[in-house]
Amino acid sequence: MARMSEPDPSSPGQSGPDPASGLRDAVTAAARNFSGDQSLRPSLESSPRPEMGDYSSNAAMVMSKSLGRPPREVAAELSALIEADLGDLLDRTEIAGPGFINLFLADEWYRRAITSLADGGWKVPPVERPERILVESVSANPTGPLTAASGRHAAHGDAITRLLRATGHEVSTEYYVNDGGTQIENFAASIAARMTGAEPPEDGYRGEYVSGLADRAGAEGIGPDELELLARAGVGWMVESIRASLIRFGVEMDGFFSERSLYEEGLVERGIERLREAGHTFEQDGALWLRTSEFGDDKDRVLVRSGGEPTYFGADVAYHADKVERGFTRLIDVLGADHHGYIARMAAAIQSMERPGISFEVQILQMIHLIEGGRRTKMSKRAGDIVTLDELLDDIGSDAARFFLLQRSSDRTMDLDLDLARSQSSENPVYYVQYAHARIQSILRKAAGSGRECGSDGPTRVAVDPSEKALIERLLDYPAEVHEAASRLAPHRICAYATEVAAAYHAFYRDCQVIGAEGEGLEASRLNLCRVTGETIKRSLALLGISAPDRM
RNA sequence: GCCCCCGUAGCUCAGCUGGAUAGAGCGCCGGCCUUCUAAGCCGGAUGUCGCAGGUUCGAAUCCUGCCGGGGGCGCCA
Repeated sequence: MARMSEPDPSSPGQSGPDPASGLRDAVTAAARNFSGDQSLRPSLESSPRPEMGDYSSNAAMVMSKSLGRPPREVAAELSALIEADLGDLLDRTEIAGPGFINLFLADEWYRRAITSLADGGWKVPPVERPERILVESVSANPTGPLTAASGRHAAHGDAITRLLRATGHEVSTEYYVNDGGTQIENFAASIAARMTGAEPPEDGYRGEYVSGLADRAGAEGIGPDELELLARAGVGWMVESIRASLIRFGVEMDGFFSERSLYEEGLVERGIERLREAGHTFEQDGALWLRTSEFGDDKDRVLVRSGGEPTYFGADVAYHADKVERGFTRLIDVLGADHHGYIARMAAAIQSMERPGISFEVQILQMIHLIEGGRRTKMSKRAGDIVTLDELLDDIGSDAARFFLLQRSSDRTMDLDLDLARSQSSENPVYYVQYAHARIQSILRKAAGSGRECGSDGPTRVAVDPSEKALIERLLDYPAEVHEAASRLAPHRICAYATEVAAAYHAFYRDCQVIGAEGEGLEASRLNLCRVTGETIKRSLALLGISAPDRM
């Protein structure tokens, strides 16, 4: 069951008491006063079943041990305090099970909740200490188009960025372009081979796009023997096309950071020199090593090869040092599962920079398997046997792709059945959520067309329907859900939340007539509820980079 | 050998900083459009939460050990 908003000093409603925080405050205050423990944070959640009331708290159970009293006995006294505090907003309380306090709220509480939501009660309060965060994601080699797997990285990196921004952080996003090293030489050689009608080298790139690059190189007058030029131009074209794919997917990177530029601007040298000065390096066998084992890595790592050339790791250390130089205090790298062995050494490298207050975390995204024709598609960029992000978007569209790629926990490998994604596109869960939004907009259009009041709602005497209660409870969860998803870097929670809101709305739609609802102020109140629901769905989807169509 | 992720309904997966009778989607069976969008709703069937111990008033959730699946352990990137 979703949690209600935590009390937050920065979110007092302008227009009277906010029912949600009022409820939580009442329970928390009662628990703290009764136990004398000011750090107590009792739970307050929507009850799993109607007979268990509207909200439930474990307050009595968490303090019974320290008080040395049976939980149900404590619960009885606690509920008296809560009842006194909430007055008419509370119908009654019940003690249930091992000592839960079940709260049965008055209709008035729900009516006020709608008003509060409409007045901005949905707003997500900013975190107490906003951070300057750099999210690095995708960073796929610029030797080929983005794959569907890269799509998971792009969607995830983008969604956590939106979540962190929504909770008040300052976030920049970057794509690290590995435009140096032997892979680029192979890439250039592959283009050159295609220009002369030859097969690419053994460890070269064989995708069709390489022939396209060869044609383009020819058209621009680059010769097959000008490998350096081919490398630069080829990478440039690939980055251009990668950026286009990302934008098509709704992902706009704040920057593309070139590995090569690290060398050209002397940053690699500088970064490594700094580590050397800090005394965390040593020379052995002609190579320069970083003592990452002093900071938790299982062995030391080479920064500069015996031939004098920095390793990939050396350059990446310099890149991360540069991130710190630019003032970011929290670095988040979104990496593939195959890079998990890399975490310890980079974490160690950052510690060896001796810059306190810098946090570094790696989000490992597990692999994604594309299933086609009942078997896994190969995902080798070199062989060119890949499903590209563009092809995925052609198949199922950006919204569905986003939802599919985000709805699973990131630390889980996922099977994405392309045949299924295509054939069931109209059964896709994202349409379920979007449809609720479209339905709402349809009602609001109709209401506006007949000049009905959608805004201010007069108090009504009509009983609040159970489906309205359930919907309101979900809507009140929004700020807490966003904070939870952001702090755990878990956008899949928002997928689940959006689905819950949509389900609650569909049930409300079934049970409650909106336009023409009889009873004083009832229609206006329900129109208000529709409006707030639509906005909540739209905001939730926006956090995932998914659109909320007005018509379907 | 060491490290990381996973094991929950027929399938794909939520839930896992401990709470009441473990959930969703898809699939399956049966119902609902003369009123606001049926891309919807309602009802039904299906579970040793991998196994075994432990901690706790209470374990899918925390600890330990196994079993099974996947990934990683370069002076590659």
